[in-house]
Amino acid sequence: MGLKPSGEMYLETIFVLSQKKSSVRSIDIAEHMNYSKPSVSRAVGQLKSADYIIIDNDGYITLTEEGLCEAKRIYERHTVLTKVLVMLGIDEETASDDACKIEHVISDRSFETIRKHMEENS
Amino acid sequence: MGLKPSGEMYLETIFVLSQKKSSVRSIDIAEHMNYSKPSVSRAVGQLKSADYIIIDNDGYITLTEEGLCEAKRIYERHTVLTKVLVMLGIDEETASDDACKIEHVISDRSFETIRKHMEENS
DNA sequence: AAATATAGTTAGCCATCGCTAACCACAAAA
DNA sequence: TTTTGTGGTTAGCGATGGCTAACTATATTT
Repeated sequence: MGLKPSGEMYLETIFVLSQKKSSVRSIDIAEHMNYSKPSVSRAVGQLKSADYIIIDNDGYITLTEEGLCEAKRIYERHTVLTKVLVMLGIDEETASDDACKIEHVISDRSFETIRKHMEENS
Repeated sequence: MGLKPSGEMYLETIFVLSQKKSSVRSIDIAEHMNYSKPSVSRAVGQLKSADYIIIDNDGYITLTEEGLCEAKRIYERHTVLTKVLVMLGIDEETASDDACKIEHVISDRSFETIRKHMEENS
């Protein structure tokens, strides 16, 4: 099976944390997402089984090529959708929150169209 | 508890069917949404318990004032969001499908802003 | 009257995805 | 050395929201 919304959120979080911190562990994800350790433990296990991430013996998490690709895909959706909403006059926080929900449900076709419009009108 | 995404979809469907047919039963909802009868039966029972709909002795379903209000709210989101996407160049079907997902997750604030923009640029 | 079709319900399965309680392993501090 | 703190896992709960199987109760045919 493919990625579910929750899996996408975890990958995106790992990606974002990787850019801020030199290393990412489950506990970092839990704190950032404000989820319990067991919730993260299970999700991370699933992402590992599906080869989206690698976990070394010390618990440090790295995105695989596939995982990085998906993470970037979702992250781009997040940033572009947030920008669109902000451009329409919505405050940053609301825009980011809404983008976070929309990014998981919008079709490729609609997103690409929106992205192109953004590029033209910026 | 308030309405969940699935409850919103059922109310919207009842509203749409009410405008096409003189009466709406569970079976009509099931056919329109392509869901099984038991799925609809349970959902309809919950909407009834929450006073969003009334079911008469023959199984005919009517929206209460509250139910109609919510149904219209979601339906407006659907139509406006669809229009926006179509305006951007997305085909009707994709636009409607995406609107259907976005309508349940977008904040009031973002939607109102988008709605105003639509009114101005039409 | 007997068979069939239609509408709905009940019981219960399953996936997703949060949670707590309780545990293990290990490292650092008292 | 015993205690405490940190990171992670296991087991299992609960809500949401689909599903099938199997049943009921009416209608409508045959």
